[in-house]
Amino acid sequence: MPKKFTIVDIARLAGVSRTTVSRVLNERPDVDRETREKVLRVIAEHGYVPNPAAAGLAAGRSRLVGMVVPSFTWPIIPEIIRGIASVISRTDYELVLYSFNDEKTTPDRSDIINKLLGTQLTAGIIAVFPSYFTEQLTRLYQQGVPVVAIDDQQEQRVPWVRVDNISGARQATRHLIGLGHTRIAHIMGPVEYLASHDRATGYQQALQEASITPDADLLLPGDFLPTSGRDGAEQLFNLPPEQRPTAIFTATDQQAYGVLAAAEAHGMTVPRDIALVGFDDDAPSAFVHPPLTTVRQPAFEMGHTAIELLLPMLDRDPDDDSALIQPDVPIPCIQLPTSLIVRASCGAVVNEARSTWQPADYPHFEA
Amino acid sequence: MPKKFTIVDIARLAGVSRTTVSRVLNERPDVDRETREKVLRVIAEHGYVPNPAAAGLAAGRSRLVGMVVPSFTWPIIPEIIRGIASVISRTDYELVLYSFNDEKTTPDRSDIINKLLGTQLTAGIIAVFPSYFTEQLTRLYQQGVPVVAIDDQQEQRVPWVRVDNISGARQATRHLIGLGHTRIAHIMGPVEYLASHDRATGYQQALQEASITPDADLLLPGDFLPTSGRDGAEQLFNLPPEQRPTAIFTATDQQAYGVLAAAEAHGMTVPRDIALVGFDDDAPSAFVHPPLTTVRQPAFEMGHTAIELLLPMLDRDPDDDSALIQPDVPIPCIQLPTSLIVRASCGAVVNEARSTWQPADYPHFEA
DNA sequence: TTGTAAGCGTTATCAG
DNA sequence: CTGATAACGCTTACAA
Repeated sequence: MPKKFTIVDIARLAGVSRTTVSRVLNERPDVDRETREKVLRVIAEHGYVPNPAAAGLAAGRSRLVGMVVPSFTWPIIPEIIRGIASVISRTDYELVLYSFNDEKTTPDRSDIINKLLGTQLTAGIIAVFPSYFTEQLTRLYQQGVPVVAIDDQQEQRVPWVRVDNISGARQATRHLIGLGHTRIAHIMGPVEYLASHDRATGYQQALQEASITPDADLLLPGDFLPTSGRDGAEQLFNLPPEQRPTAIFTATDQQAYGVLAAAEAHGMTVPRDIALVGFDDDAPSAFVHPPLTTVRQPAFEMGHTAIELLLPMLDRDPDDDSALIQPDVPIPCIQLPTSLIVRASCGAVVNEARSTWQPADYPHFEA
Repeated sequence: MPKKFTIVDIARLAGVSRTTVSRVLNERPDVDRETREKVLRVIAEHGYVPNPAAAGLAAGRSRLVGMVVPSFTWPIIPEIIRGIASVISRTDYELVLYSFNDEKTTPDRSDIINKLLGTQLTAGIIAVFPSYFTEQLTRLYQQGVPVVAIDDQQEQRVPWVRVDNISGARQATRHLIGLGHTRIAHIMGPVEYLASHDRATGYQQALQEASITPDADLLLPGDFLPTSGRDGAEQLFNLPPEQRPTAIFTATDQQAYGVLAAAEAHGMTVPRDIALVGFDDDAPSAFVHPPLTTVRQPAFEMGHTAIELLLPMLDRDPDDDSALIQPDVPIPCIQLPTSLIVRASCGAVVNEARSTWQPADYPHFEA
């Protein structure tokens, strides 16, 4: 195991002081061209890579960005990570994953944030669906810690990126109403998340607009996952005929898949017997049968945008005592648009249902 | 912004030396009960959290595990991460993600490994589908860096976890043969990955066993993603009738979704007109229409196993000069079993196709 | 433009 | 069982 090179070795080999090497490393302008080149040559020659722990300790900063995510079972999370990764890989920063595994057994969710907080491991934090942590995040941000929240934030007290879940859900529900449905059910996401409530709110708003009296039997709890869609659908299908819905709007596509399964089990045909609209536009939604009408949520772009928001906060001069929060400068909060992707499951007539699913939506797919 | 507490502050507050505080922090046995409790009390009181950068620097170790992943577009990756996260969150280690974004534009893939290598940022590495890096990983491991590879490794030169892709593919193909098919096509994964070749090999072995002459027209290139499945299927469907396959085995479920789309576009019914088997058992596969017969790959467990393999290498005494590699101790290489999940797409008669998809397979799903 | 020297917050060695 | 003190590898005033 070869002895590790340190900055001192390089300095000696290049015949300069370690200070000079450090200057070269940090791309300071005040180094003579020739000196710089000589140092760079020695560095390359020996494959020297500075120790980030030491650098961070000395400079009082870090090159790590923490990402706090809830359940990995939600397909939107990997997409968000991809969005972040696509940007961060072009910087000096690395991404550290903190997933509080969603299992009920997890004792103390706030521990995670404390870990991030106290420890100066990370220079900044991106938190996905952080409703649990809103208070902590706000406090952190006020203390000057760079923080960006993804979805699930309402007030503009920390920078965030999200979609307008209310209007997306409203649009989906309106679409069903426009198709003639009046008995429309909604299977919700987990109560802990704002997004769940927002989607339910959008649903209810659309009903109100159309003067449809909400029926409590048609609003079901759920958890974003397929089984909750299946269970909810079962429950709805077992309602007395006149109370049964003619359409279901689920809080996620995953739940819609569960509805699809339940419908098949009951010998029902979508959309003939029951119309269906999801939310998210996960990749498989174009391939399920029938192809799923859904509200597209630009997850990749959300990740992308979040890290773009965070980066400037990280790079700002640490001596600069001007806080992150300044009375005149508003906190950056970006709302990305959703879009209704109409396929076959809602019963609308579409020429070529699958044509709405384009490789362009998924940058990594080959054309 | 409150001044950060350091170990010295705690020492002063507790009326002990910083050495003692350090001992308490590291759970050394040689501290008096009372002293320990006093120190712990002060720590808790002030919410002190040690600085990992400093600790790492001083001790010459790190609490970071690097994970190198290729494309996030493959659904198996998040599952693997989940498996890792479920274990690592119970340790002192954190997970750092290095995704070499699969885009063709990525200039230098080996840079990523160098980054991991030279930098002593991470204490160990888990590399997924690391065929690109096999040589580098081997060298690293030989130099004493804890490394575990996931899938895509053949020789036992670094510890790895994988499934037996060959036998999985063979089993899938045999199943189709058993159903009476003789013209069976295979749409491959990317040529860069060993898994792609292994699956093709298993496919070919099954054909040979059954004395079916392989037809080069029925072996198509692909890239694991839906569009390559769709394109491959198109190509197959456009073959002259007598050359056309009656069954398709795709290297991934994703590709199978593409085949499903192409079949529908061509007015063909699966499995009546064309039988279909995938590989991976992604969650949506139970919900596509018809439900997809596939080879289940235990991705969660692979991640889980990989980190379990890595952890002991990390925790081993750094002074212990006994290398990771010892002539008498074999390198741990674990092969996990695949299993054929028979649903409807292959044309086998199944009572309740969906019953094979159990919440138990996906630990995070509610029962 | 370059070098000297003092930290950064922790662990490790070695006395007591 | 406890406490000085010297590292760890790098950055950064401050000098030259």
